[in-house]
Amino acid sequence: MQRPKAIVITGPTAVGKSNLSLELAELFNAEIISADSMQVYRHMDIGTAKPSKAVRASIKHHLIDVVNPDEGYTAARFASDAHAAMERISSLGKAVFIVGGTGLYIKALTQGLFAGPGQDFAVRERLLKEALDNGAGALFERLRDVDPQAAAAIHPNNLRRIIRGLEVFEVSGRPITDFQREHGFQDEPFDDLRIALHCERDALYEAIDRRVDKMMEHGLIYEARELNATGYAWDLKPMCGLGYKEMGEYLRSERGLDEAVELIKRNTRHYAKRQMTWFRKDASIKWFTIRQKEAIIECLKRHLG
RNA sequence: GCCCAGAUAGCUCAGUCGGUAGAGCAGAGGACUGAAAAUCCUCGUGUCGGCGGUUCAACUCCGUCUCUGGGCA
Repeated sequence: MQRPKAIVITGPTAVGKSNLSLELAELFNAEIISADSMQVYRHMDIGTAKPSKAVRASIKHHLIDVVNPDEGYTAARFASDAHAAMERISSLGKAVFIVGGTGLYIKALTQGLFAGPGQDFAVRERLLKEALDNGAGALFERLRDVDPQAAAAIHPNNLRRIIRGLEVFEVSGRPITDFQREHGFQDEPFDDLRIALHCERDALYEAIDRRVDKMMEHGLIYEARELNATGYAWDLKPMCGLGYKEMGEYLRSERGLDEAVELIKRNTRHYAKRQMTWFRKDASIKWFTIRQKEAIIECLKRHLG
């Protein structure tokens, strides 16, 4: 049986993925699956640059507004939700576009995740407390005892990944590197074409600055304040996302408005750079600039055949 | 015009009681298997404002000029 086809459109934030994919989706009669770890949260619209209601009315978008900001969401959940969405889209005879900048989500969907234990909140909390009490070094040494390979690959300062390694071991009794080796990102559920947009660094950074200014004009402050007033605490994961974190600091009078806006821009630039590092490593990605629309269309035609 | 204080990495600044210099930020590169807009790692040669002088040796001391603050006229 032939694997279902899919088109992945990715690239750094603010490079122009959304606009391009809307045009293409119309052309190819596609529905869009958003691969964005922040757009899954309801009520967070401005800061996540969510496509508008009008846009979503003309092209169907999936995996936007699926949980509240105080609910957890993970790459695994994304992969499973996206699979379900893909089946629905395919059953309509439409093409599937996966559009977004969250590299891990795209990888989880297109190459799978190992079938080991997921997150265990109680274990994490306990390990974190241990790190606070005895220092991260103690946890790192424990990881070295139970999973030397993981310890060799994880930097002693990277507490989050140390905890994840120990979590997998405690829950399953097996080292995380076992699962990783067995799995090796070898799932290939789809016949997917991956394209990414890039542009000159200076131009990208200018686009980021402009986008942040626009978010401010659209009322990012009020959106952040409203979220917090509704009962979503500032330390919730999505409330620590780009833009919301800095607005929180401003609203709590921890820094001035101009400074907060500059920080959003800077942190977003850092994020875009990390995205580039991630995508560059994926050799299967075909790179284009936004101007190469015709070439991209040709590429999609060939793949969707 | 006079007096004082500065002039060192893209920015803010530290420093050398004379042996050609280093932090933070910015920037660049990288890692990444259920928090990923997260988390973490690596990378610092720059006429030490210009020109003279003293010295084996000056970014460091002296003179002078230029510029920038501040003060006095």
